[in-house]
Amino acid sequence: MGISEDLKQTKFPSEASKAVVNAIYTGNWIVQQQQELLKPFGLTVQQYNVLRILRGQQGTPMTVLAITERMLDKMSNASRLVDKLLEKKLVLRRECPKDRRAVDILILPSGLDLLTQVDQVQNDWGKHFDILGVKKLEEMNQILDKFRTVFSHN
Amino acid sequence: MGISEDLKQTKFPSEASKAVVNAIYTGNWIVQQQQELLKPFGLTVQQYNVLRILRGQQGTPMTVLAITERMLDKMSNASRLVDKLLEKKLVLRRECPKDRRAVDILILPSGLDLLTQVDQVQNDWGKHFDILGVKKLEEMNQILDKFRTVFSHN
DNA sequence: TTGTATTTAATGTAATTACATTTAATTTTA
DNA sequence: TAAAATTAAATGTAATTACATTAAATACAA
Repeated sequence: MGISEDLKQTKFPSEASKAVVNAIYTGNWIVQQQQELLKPFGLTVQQYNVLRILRGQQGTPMTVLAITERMLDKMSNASRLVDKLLEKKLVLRRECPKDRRAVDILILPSGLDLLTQVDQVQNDWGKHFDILGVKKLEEMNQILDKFRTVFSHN
Repeated sequence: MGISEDLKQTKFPSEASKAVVNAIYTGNWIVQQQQELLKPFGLTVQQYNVLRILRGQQGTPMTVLAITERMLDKMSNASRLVDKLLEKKLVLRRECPKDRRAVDILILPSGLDLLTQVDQVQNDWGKHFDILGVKKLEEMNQILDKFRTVFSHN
């Protein structure tokens, strides 16, 4: 049952409307898988994403605002996400010396360790997609990128 | 700035990992647009989806379970979504005669009317995707469908 | 039939999200 | 400089979501 079969069966009014549903469904599908992967590590998908963003900084601190700008899902209140990561002692929060309104966030070694563990599981999971072939995946990335440009052509 | 630029710039460890982020991002991107579209109608994306599912039944009642099975985002508690639609008097809830555990839900004329209004706005919005061409959209649908089959090949 | 298991929906709840407001610091401008 | 505007983060809150439990009806098995 369910939508995955619907996507095949149901006649959509247009190919575009199917693509819209398909994109939403595929995004949800991945997020749900990620949730399952991350559960044993006590991380939500959003917390995981913030940790990865911080790791990407290679030790350079990042303000909460900078984190917000790079989050997949904006409205998730980076401030409170960082709270959760602080509780778990995965990050450090300290006043930004350049601007006392801002707060610098740094990933701690414990955070990097946790990410390393998660990476292992993520890589195994990600390997499933290899059978699609790099070419197909490149094609997918191109199409999705293109798909989102549609509203830029005002 | 945000992730959309990151998708272009950041070097992902693999094309697959980019595709994963890209799919999540694209799904979120659409949902956010839908949220904006639906706001003037006082509907959330989930409520809208339930209404459309009910409309698809063409007058045949649907149990809450049947609705759940067809929702894009499962865990959203169809029972409570239906509550909200009831409050707005867009649907009817009644005991299922065949099975008194179940509850039949029917879309009301007011619900159909509202959907008709939303359709107008949705169609205008969807037209943006036409410039991609049917061929490109078919390709996208094929690739997304394929993408999700990956885990079926155990 | 009677007791057990299963199914369906509703409910309780803790956490998260969406959105508005507040507080404090900085920047602008008069 | 002083007042006003803007910016960064935190906080308040209502709604939603995730997840577990409950209650009622049905199916199944002894």
